[in-house]
Amino acid sequence: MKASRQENARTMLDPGDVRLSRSLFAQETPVVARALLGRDVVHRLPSGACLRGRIVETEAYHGQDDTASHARFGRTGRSALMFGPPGHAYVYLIYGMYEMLNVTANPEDFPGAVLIRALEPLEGIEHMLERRGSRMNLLTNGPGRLCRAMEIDRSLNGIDLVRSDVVWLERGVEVSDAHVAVSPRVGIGYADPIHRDLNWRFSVRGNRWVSK
DNA sequence: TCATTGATACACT
DNA sequence: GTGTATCAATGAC
Repeated sequence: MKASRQENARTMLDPGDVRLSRSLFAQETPVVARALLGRDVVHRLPSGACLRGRIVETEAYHGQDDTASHARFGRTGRSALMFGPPGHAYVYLIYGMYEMLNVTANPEDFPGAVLIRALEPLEGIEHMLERRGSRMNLLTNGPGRLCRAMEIDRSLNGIDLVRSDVVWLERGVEVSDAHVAVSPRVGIGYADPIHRDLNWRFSVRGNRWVSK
């Protein structure tokens, strides 16, 4: 709570206005993915220090029929969170090594999640560099990299981003349509062509932190 | 270019 | 229960 007050003072916004609300996440996944551009991911560490990154690239995984989505097998142990209430963190391991941060979307029982693919580091950058042992330009421009930099792992799976004092999302800045680029999603060659070709990847045009 | 790494889902006993 | 194919990626060459 103390950290929240500090954040509010820093951004000079009313407490109720800073965080993203449940209703934003309850929209259709591609709408949420677009709306999350320019928003800030904040992780308050046990030490009290905050890591902060601005979202510059997202992907939408929408519905059980989406053959690129973890929800394509229905409600399983892993994908259950995608069927749960919106605004929660879905963190999973891929390739045995890398954690991926997603935000659940859609009303309960309709599966959807937004994969956070790239962040622009804003706060706690020295801490991130120390942790990553990596060059600045490779800090957060990829879904696995940003999780390592932000210290986000599976222990945070299922956390309510609307209410948590550990990890949450803030309003950040508005990104106009003119600054949004859309393209097909990355790394889903196994999916049906119908879904492979959907323009469900959203990024901030020209931002240096976008992956690839 | 290619090795890494382990959870997941599914098809079998 | 056990076996195995697959994967929303990364970094060292």
